[in-house]
Amino acid sequence: MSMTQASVLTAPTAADLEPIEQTPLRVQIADRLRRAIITAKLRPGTVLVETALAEQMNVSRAPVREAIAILENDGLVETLAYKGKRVKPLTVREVEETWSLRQTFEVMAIRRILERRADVASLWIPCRAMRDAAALGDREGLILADEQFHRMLIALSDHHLLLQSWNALYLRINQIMALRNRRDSDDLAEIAGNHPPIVEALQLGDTRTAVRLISDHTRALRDFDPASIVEWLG
Amino acid sequence: MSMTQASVLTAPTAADLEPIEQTPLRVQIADRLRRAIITAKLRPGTVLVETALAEQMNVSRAPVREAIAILENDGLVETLAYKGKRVKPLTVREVEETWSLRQTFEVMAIRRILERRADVASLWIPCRAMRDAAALGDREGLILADEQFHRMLIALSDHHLLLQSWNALYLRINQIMALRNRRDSDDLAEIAGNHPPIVEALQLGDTRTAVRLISDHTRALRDFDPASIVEWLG
DNA sequence: AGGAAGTCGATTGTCGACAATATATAAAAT
DNA sequence: ATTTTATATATTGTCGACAATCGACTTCCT
Repeated sequence: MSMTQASVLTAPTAADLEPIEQTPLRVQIADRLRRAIITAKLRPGTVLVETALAEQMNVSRAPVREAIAILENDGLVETLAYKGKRVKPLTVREVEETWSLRQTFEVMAIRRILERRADVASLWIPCRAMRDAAALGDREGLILADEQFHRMLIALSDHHLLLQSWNALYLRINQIMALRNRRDSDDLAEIAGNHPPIVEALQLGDTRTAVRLISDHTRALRDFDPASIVEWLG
Repeated sequence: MSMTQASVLTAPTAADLEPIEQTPLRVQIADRLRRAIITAKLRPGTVLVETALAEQMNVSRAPVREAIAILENDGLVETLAYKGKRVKPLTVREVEETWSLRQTFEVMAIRRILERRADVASLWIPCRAMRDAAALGDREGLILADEQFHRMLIALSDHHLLLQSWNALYLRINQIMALRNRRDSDDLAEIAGNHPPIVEALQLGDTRTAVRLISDHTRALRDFDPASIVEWLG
């Protein structure tokens, strides 16, 4: 084997040959289904039939089955033996609980960040993104930057398990947000403006203020009419 | 069909015919494996081979596979594509994080219980059980009653999602406790004695004291030498 | 007509076999 | 001797088929 060929392998020049994605089918399928669920393309209560999905995606039932199992772990799907599988219905109670748990998680993160005096300057990045998105009326972009802000906040607390739990919870938050009736009355600028004070309080080491702000923040977001979400109570 | 036969069906007399258990194989297998893991019969790092397990339990690979997927959801097992599956190794960090998250959960439960003025009298039951077990030197019984106490505490907060998260977390706590070196130096009576003050504080509506006690409690339990747990770091 | 038993269709549960992949080992070439 | 290539083996990934179960509908008997 000559050196030139070796160099090609280690440093492709012209046509950059990216590694082809080699994720298991079950993961690809799970990702697709998850995406469909948290964007409300598959609404709560929708029954999932393995054979139908398998045929639709042109694969066998096995990976579909495993994908559904993954979503079950995510808490997005439930299985009733010999009965069927369906997107887990949402109750008002679950929405409430999701938000209160989220609040607990974020308060925990805040406390840890302050205890360890972590550098939170990176939080300004999503803050700026939110401000810009709000200025452009880009609702989608604002939502994304908001998620990035909060995920970053959790990550800064340097607690793997917390981040993991938060991620799982945030799946449902995404779902709920996609489900709830769009209210253009939402003031994007106000949402964006809520975040910088949190970063400031963190940089000042003001635990009390930071906790209060994050609590108010999640509480405010919770007060979307839950009734609009629960039209499919089977 | 005569009436006598019908009556037999509705009201079995002598040989009480209980409903036969009809849980899917995957669940039975998952339960067994989970039990083996949280009792440290299967130690962290142990590789799980589907074919071997299937043969050993005299079933096909499919339900074994699904059972392992369930345990993966529980966070007890990890899968590396085309590499293998193994009981998730434990790091000191994970042990620390498990306990800190537990503390957060229990503090949240305490706060909710006090906010809603829930009746916590039922907590005296496991308290008594712990006292009795301690008196008899029954370490096993004390551990069980302790778990019952804490699960009951979470349940009293009336928060499904929290209870669910706590249950998942407690799996790992069981595993860790089974793994750590038994120290007979533990004062059973002291452990049992730690709990009644919590109930008293709750009944008095003393939030500050209750939170402090539960925090001390979980903190104390965390201080088992983590080094003894991490002898299998692959 | 009413109720029990049987039948049918749909869906999940389980199985055995084959394909794809990764690791380790051995062989071969320079 | 070292690196490359080939091979072997173990394990997971995927597939198609069959069995078990459920629900609704039909049929039959009284």
